[in-house]
Amino acid sequence: MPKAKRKATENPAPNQPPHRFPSSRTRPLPPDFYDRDPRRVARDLLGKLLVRREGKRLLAGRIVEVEAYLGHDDPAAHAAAGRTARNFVLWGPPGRAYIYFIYGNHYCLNVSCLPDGVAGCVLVRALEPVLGIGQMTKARGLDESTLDRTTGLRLLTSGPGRLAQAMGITRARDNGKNLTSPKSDLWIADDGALPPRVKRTVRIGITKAAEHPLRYVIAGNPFVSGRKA
DNA sequence: TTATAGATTGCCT
DNA sequence: GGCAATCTATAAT
Repeated sequence: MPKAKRKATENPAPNQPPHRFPSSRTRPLPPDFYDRDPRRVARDLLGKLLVRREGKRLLAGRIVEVEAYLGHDDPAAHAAAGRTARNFVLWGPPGRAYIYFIYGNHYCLNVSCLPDGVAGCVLVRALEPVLGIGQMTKARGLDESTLDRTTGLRLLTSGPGRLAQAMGITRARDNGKNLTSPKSDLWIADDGALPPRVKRTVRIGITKAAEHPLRYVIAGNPFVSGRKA
């Protein structure tokens, strides 16, 4: 029984519900998914769901913007400085959360790539909120009445610091966490959504190696970070 | 021990 | 569009 085929260039509409409603049984992507070049992982993470279990509640957002960071030959990557107490997760097994604290205020979520012993990761830069918008609003310290429109919802998870705060992600809680384990309270899942149309650009907010086009976004998605979506 | 830059955000003009 | 906030990791003294 062949599945109906649809164009891969089609984008999910903003606020589209998950193809299969996420639940605590929505399976995490396996380690093999992350055991590849970060550029390939980055592209393939677009359209997947980042899921957080908060007690009985579930938070979820669709990944709409990511950046790849390579190893020692990428000056913009934290791995370029060599292994330290801060970045050791980058050299660990694939599919682990690397959380760092930046500018005195913000946590950022990365996922380690490539096999144990080889550095590389993908930075998750923006989500489209899917589940738990009320909880995300509270975590961000915002008022629901100001989030009626898409422009307001962007304040929840459009930007690496924002999405970490909305999903309750901190270094103490999540650094080194195995995102591929069914027991984890933080993971990434494929809910069966159609592969999105992907646009590649230069990375944002960095000064070193800024010319490399290693940022991947879902074309036209309004939840991509930045002043101009 | 001190200095400084940083994979950001939000408020100001 | 400009810039302060806020703190950690790492470099420089």
